[in-house]
Amino acid sequence: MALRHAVLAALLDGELSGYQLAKAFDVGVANFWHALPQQLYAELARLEKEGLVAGRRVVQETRPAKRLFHVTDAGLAELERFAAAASKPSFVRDDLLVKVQAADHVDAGPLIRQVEERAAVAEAKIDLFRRILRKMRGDLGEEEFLRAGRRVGPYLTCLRGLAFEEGNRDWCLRTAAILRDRNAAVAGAGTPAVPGEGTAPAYRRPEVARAER
Amino acid sequence: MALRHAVLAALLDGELSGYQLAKAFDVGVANFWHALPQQLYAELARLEKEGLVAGRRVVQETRPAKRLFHVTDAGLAELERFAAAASKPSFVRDDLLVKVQAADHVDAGPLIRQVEERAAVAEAKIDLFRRILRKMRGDLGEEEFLRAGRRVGPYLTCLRGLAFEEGNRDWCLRTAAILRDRNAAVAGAGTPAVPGEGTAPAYRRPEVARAER
DNA sequence: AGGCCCATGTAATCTGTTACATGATTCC
DNA sequence: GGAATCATGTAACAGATTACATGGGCCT
Repeated sequence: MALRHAVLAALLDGELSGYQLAKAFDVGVANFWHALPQQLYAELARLEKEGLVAGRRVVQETRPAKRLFHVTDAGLAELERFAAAASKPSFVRDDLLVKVQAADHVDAGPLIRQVEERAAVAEAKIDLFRRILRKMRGDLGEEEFLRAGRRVGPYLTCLRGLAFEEGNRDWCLRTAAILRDRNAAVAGAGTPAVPGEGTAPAYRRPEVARAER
Repeated sequence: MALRHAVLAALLDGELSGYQLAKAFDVGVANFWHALPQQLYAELARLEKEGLVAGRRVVQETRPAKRLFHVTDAGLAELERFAAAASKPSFVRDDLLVKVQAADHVDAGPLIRQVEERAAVAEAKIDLFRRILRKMRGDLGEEEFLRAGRRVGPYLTCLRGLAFEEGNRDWCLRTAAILRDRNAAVAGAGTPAVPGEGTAPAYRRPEVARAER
């Protein structure tokens, strides 16, 4: 039940509409939580019914009317309670890692392409996060901002996002290079250059290694 | 629907029982996918019904009987298909990041403790992953293993896990240090040493900053 | 005697995703 | 003229979590 708290946390920096929240929680930007627009509209409705957020209708000239939400005192208290309670451990769930786990038994070509694609996505996010960080700290240096700036929470989570994507990019590039090398080696030799090979168990077929590109 | 493929990928290295799978997919160990035991038993049942895995019953003397599963040809084909299809992007969902996002509006004490706790957990995982990597590569150096070893998939995903937890630990330690500093500064001064403060918007209460320890 | 490990599940609930729906405005 | 942006949802389905159930053996 952390989506509600993620929403509360996102609204701490000012009023936002469901639509604006949805943009902030999008995969491409979200550095502390991801959610789809439908979830956010639903969660906002629940939060409002429970009095943890309140919305005010804003009519616009050219655009459709929207509702801007802010955190109430009760909402802040709820966030406080959440922050003090134990966190559940975070876990890994990534398609791409599953594919790499199976790398030795699967066509290398498409996999390499996907790993490289992921590296590019990570690179884009790195750029984005760097820009966001620069904007948040303004004129101050990072050390100074983190020491004396007000509101460092979003900065800190963005730093985590940045480091994560850097790690992602580096790993993806290295992984792609390794898989390429191995693929080339197998394709180029009638006798595979693999020392110390053992017998595969009865239920296991030898690994495939086709794929060009 | 990637759990099924994660299971298939996990079974590539040999037969496993539901129970053994469950241990491999546990939060504390899983470096490429997490799932609960119940999910795995259910998924194994589905996979078996669809002919993607097959199990054989193994009776034990002292322990209850178990079923060891392996991937069938159809299962391998399905994994192949999955690996070639586009990956859905991975996203962030972490309680602790939500809390840090709200750090400026929330009691710092418990939060700092949780961030430090997470650093310790990360450190433990780092140790674990290092041991696993050493075991996988055996006598070979890393470069050599990655070039010529058979079965590098699990090694690569474990490398990602290692880097992720190192990033985690580093960020947690830095974050904890920063929050501590700021908390001490506020507690120690009647006048906060924050330059360039602005007026908070009408709907926003000034940030709290109690917490000792 | 109490607790943990092995070993396997069912059932109820909660959370998240996919598909669908609507409608005006601005940009290319 | 077509796509993207703004703006908000509903409904059906898939996936994940929580709670519960069972039972023998091993360790302290």
